[in-house]
Amino acid sequence: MKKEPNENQENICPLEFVQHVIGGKWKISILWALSIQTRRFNELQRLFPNITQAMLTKQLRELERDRFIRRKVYREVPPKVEYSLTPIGKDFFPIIKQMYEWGEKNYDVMNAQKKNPSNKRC
Amino acid sequence: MKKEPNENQENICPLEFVQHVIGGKWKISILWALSIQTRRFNELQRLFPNITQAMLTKQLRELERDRFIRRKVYREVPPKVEYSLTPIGKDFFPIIKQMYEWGEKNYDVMNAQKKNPSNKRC
DNA sequence: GGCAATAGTATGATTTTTGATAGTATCTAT
DNA sequence: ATAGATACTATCAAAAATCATACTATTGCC
Repeated sequence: MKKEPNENQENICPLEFVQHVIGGKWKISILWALSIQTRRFNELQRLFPNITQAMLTKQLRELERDRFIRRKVYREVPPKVEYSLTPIGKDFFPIIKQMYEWGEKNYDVMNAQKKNPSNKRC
Repeated sequence: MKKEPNENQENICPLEFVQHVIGGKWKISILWALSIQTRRFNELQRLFPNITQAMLTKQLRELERDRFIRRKVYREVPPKVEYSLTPIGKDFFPIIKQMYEWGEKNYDVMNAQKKNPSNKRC
């Protein structure tokens, strides 16, 4: 039998839920990108050149399933699909923003104490 | 060569940093538990009966490395080690709290639209 | 029909994360 | 010297996430 984490710790469950829906390597970045503006599939690929097409599709499908984003297909040539945030997705944005700000503030602090600060990528 | 996600998207980098330091299945829950009070190793094990000892140790070491928590050893018998939040860890807490609140608010909303609401665990 | 452009799917391999289990270290009271 | 309590550490296995690559679908225009 596969165990669930934490089955008798009710007060932590909402956190597990959040981790479940925004887990993975790309979802937060995708939500961030969509919070700035509606984007096409291609555009997201260009923004994240290191995500594979299959993975991008998978993440978008999951975000759609969890009602963070909306997928709108235009029956045109060439094909066009637009992704945008739903109200639930927008409601989540303040959290991402806070994470961004915390990250910005603490990235340098943490790296300043390491040997080779030139490793900095951003 | 292993690619890094997103190497030319500077404005998303702080988010990647945050994901890196709080990623994994247990860190947020551990931080939540420590935000309530300082805890001993044993206590954390009891709180999260489904995390293995090895994994708990690993997560605690990483949180310590990233300066979220402080590890204090008491030279006593039986051995006693206490874990508590550092200022950086405390600074992160509002984010966790917001995640908790968002999760609480949206868990039901999402599950209400599924077939079997009795699956609810919390 | 054939091509070009966008947005995917499918499949199998590789990497990363997590788990299970057993063993170690420390100290003290008996 | 041994046992008992806490806090680990080591090793290998299993599961999950991600990747690389190739293939498919849709549509309008030539």
